[in-house]
Amino acid sequence: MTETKKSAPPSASRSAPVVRFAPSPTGYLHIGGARTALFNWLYAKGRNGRFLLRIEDTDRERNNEAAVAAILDGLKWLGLDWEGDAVSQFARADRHREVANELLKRGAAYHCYASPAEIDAAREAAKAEGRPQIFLSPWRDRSPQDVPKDIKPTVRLKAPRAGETVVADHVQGQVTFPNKDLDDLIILRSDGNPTYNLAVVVDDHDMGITHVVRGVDHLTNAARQTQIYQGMDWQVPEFAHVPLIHGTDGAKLSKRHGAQGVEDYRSMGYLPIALRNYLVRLGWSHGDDEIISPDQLIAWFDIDDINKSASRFDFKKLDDLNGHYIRQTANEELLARIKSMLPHLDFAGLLALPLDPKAPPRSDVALATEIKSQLPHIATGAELANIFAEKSWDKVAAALPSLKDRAKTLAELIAGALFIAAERPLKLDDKAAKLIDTEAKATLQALLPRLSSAPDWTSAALEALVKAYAEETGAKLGKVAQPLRAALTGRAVSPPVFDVLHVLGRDEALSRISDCAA
RNA sequence: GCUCCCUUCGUCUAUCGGUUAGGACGUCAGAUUUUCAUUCUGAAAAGACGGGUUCGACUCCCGUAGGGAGCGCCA
Repeated sequence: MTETKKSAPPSASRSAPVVRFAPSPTGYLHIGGARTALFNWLYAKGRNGRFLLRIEDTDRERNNEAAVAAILDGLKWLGLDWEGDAVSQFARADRHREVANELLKRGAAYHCYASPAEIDAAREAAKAEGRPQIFLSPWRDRSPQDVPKDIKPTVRLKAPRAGETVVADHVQGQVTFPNKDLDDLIILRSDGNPTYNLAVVVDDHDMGITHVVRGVDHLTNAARQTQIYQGMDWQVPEFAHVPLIHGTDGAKLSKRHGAQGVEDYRSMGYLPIALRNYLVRLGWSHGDDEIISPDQLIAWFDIDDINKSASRFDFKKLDDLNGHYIRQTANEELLARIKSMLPHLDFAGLLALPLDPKAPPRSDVALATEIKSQLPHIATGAELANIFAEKSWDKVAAALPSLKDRAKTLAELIAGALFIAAERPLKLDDKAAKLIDTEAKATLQALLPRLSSAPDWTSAALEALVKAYAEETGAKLGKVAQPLRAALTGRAVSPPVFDVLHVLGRDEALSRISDCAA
């Protein structure tokens, strides 16, 4: 039985697609998996379809509640909502066995009594001779009489030996596999449990999946699964095998490239909308469009437009997008996000992360480092949140307009707001300390009475006041502003000093200045 | 080793036989500026290589090189 489809991707049915994301519970949502989920979700959303979730948990050793929860969490955070409850593949083992028996009954599968040792030996021999390492079971055509009684058999699919199996793929095009290179895959283990490929086919069929969108690492599985569909006379779904995401060096994304789980991206302070925008542009594009709104994404996305080649993950571009979205986001929402993010930050833990020195720097780790130097007694985000609450969240809110222009991530935003949480007397860093020389002290001294009698404590009024002072004394504005900045924030770099003055409030600002003026 | 896939600026990409090969990030230079950013302007920067096909190839075909994925009673 040879399936040859000449036209590349099959003509899409007009009815709404049903797609699924089917991760195995590894303990976190991999960033590549997140993109796959996003592609599925966008495809369904744009076509009035359904996006389902299935957990491939047939490997009981790997499965646990927490691992599943981490994946659901990641999806929710990204804003990818699925329909109904996540299906547990493990729970459906009986149905998988039922289908295996049906295949047996139809003569599309058979019992194989070959031992693992026998199979290994055959593979070794094939390898030595340079042949494809496939195992051709001698039990394929034996009559039932001569079966050994004491051996528990596996069930193998009786795959076609001649011809070819074609995967008509929306991304990869028409990919042809000669059937002689595909062996009779085991669908039921000797202990009676279904294998992955069987389970996937049965589940996808039963769930009514019309489009299987997943990583290219499953491309050969698609051929094998096609043979199972054919054995059952089921309709083969449409396929889209998307390329993998690589690290900056072109190799498969791994630990040494840094963040792998979406939880890491949340911790660094990337916005879901920015991460989605970035991820979707990896392997897919819509002309020259870079910033694409969620609605446009849904309207424009199509699996037929996905590229075949793998792409490298680029934090610089993600940073740029995230910075853009931070600037677009309303201050109230940013504040809410900061508040909900802080309790999840463990600065001590971040500092202890075993990071590869060549991995791109993480803004959450940078924040932890900054806190260690400025507020050494603080170990967690919850403690930092308490301090912000003490000093008043209003100050943080007031600082946001000038802070958001300067941050690529929420972690950087928080780092920028640290001057609010600082305790007097401030610890100046080296560059700030250098700014406070004798001349600067005199300037601060001279400024103090003027500031304390300022009628209006607003950025604009304070700016006018300080500028007037600079003009009177003939000093360059920088000569006045820089010492002020150092005294107020302990740093040589900060948001505009007049905003800082305003945010801090008159009392705190004057106190910090006089701390340095002496 | 075998099977399959990929190859345009450093990176993500546009181009779907005829373009000064476009955009974005990054880089560099400049403008704005109290620092740093934001914003704006400009610059450098690409069709892996070799053969065909064609009046014409980044685009089609073949080969080479490089890269990736898959080859389990894992998923």
